[in-house]
Amino acid sequence: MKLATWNVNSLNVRLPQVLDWLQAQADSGPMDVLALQETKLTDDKFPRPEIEGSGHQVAYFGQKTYNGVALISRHPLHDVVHNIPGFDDDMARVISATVQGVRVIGAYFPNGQAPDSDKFVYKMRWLEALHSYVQHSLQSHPQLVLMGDYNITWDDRDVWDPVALAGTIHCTDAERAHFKALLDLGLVDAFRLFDQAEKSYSWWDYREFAFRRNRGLRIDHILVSQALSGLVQSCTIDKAPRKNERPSDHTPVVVDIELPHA
DNA sequence: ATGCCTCAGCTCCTGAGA
Repeated sequence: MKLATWNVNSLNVRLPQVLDWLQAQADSGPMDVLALQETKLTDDKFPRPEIEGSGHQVAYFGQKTYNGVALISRHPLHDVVHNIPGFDDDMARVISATVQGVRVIGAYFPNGQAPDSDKFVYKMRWLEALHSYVQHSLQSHPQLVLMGDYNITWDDRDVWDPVALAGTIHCTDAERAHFKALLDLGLVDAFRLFDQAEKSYSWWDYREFAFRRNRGLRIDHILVSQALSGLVQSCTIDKAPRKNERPSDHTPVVVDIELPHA
């Protein structure tokens, strides 16, 4: 089962790239589930016909201008849940569904802006709620994947200049403590199960030729539950879409999991 | 230096992203 996460920074702009990318995956085994973030579309504007026309099913949950998430799948999406139950939120950040027995949670974590901001306080509250939600979900779904734009770097390897960026947004101890709390639930960072090139990132600023100079962050992650961790065959960052014309500032992260029954 | 890009929107500037 191949799954991927991609913050597209406007699906309105990036839909052709998403469809092309899904098509291109077919060579190496088709994508089973793709989680999108920052679709920036209300549900009435979601390009459902185009996605269904490409042979996929889709669940989505969005809003105008900001946020918005979707799950694109080659298989039926069961028990779709929007956002975090019990956590009152006016932002569309999380979408969950069960695909072939695997609970898939696609999430757009809050940015947080700056460690001393109100948005950071919201980020902390949201992370607390997400932790409870994942903990609860694991009880009924031991096979679980939590993937998306975490807006958190796990350690210095995920940061192009860890000295200059120490303690800044995405790199604070407080954010990383929440990341660790997710790992403490038994979740595993699929990317670090394998040897990876140094300076592997999933996001580069649009400014100052950051991609060309590889000044990036690894903030898009795929965490898999303990029950799945031994079945992961590979986890890679696909930098190709970042080289497109009008690219998203994020690029996809892909995981391949060998399910015994699928 | 809070801008450098990019996107959306009550669009020719502003807010937000990360």
